[in-house]
Amino acid sequence: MERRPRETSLRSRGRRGNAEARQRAVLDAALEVFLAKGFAAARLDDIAARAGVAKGTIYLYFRDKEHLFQALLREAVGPVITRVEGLLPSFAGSTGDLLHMIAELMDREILQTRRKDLLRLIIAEGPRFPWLSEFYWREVVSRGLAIIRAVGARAVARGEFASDALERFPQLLPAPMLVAVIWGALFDRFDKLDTRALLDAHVDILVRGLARRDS
Amino acid sequence: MERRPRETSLRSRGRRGNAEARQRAVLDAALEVFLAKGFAAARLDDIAARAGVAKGTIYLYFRDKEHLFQALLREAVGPVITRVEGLLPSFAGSTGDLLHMIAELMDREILQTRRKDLLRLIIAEGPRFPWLSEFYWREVVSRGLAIIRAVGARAVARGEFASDALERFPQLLPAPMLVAVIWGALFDRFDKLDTRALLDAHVDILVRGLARRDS
DNA sequence: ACGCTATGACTGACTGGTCAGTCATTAATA
DNA sequence: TATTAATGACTGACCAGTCAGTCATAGCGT
Repeated sequence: MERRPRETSLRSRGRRGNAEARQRAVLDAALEVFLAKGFAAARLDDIAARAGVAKGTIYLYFRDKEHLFQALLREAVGPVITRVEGLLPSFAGSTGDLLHMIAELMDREILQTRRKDLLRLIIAEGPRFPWLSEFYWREVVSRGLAIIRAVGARAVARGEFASDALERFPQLLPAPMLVAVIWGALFDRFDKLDTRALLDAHVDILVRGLARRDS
Repeated sequence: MERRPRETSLRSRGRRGNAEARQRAVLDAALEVFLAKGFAAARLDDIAARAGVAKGTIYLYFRDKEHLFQALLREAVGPVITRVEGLLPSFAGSTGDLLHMIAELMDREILQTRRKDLLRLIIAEGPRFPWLSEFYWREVVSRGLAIIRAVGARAVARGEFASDALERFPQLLPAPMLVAVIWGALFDRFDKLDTRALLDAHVDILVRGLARRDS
């Protein structure tokens, strides 16, 4: 019927040795499409089209839709938490400063990037795909909570906090970040939310609420 | 081929005058199936089977899948917030007691019921179904935030709170409830979470963090 | 009282459309 | 020419929504 364009960037050019570039293109395209549609509703035809590749090509590099999504998560999510883990031991300032730094990090590295959408996707699709929540628990959540517990213990040890509530409920620290993620996805068009200010207000309340009476 | 059972509770018995009972059966079945599968993945065939009704019958009572889900939400979600709105004006105690009461209510009426799953469903499906987030914003979120702002203003007026942070960021109060919802759906099998204790710990921190220095 | 017919609630096979994954074919490289 | 990456038409499964037909009941006429 019609001649397909034969010289598109990736298509059919430099056939050997481009395996890596093609895999990259597929992963990038998959990120876009999964974020826009969710895991279940994302269409592999769309991903292929956006990557400038035929659908069959995807199956040369990834077993199936699920493995493609896992590969995506692994490379997007792993590095961040590892960086944060490295940050903590060397920090010398007050717990208040430390928590504000973490809040700033949450805002800059998650809420202001595509990672917030990935986080939302995990929240949305996790319940129906147990491998997803299991992956996220292992790679991120358990490690994140350990960091927060360490911060709480450090604050108590330094005599800054009177309460061990942060060790018992480390979930309290990231709570407003989750609210911000959900807010951005559902209600931002009705009422804008200053996420950075929200996180800082929360940290202030936390520090003041957990602090010893004196000072 | 085979005789369908002719005397099942609803089917073919009391053909006239059972409209209400059938609608109830469909709504109950729809709740179960939507919670189990999510909005997009729920199958009307399943809902019909569970309601003991033919698929076509659903369309006698509801225009389509979307309107069925809306009807469900309306009856499950509306009454609660209305009840809470009625509670506030008559409350005479301290803000701490008021907030603990609200926390208890969140736990008992949402986290301990199916409503938590409905809330999760709205978080999960809202971004891809704007009518959903619009509905929830109008019926619940905007009204809930107004209540919280009123509580914050009352606390400042009574001289209990030094800060107006709760009025500026009312989202901070329900934040741990959302965490609990997400936790229950994704991570409970790895690490149980005492939601009631979490909410109480949060309220304590909030009250202490916002309070005036004296007392 | 009793049969008979009109009504409309209810049914479920069917349609049209969607999409993950396959595989016979094509064509670029060595 | 032989090898193998890449392609995309195709298959089989799925499902929302439709509609021609069924049948329990109401109520009319006798």
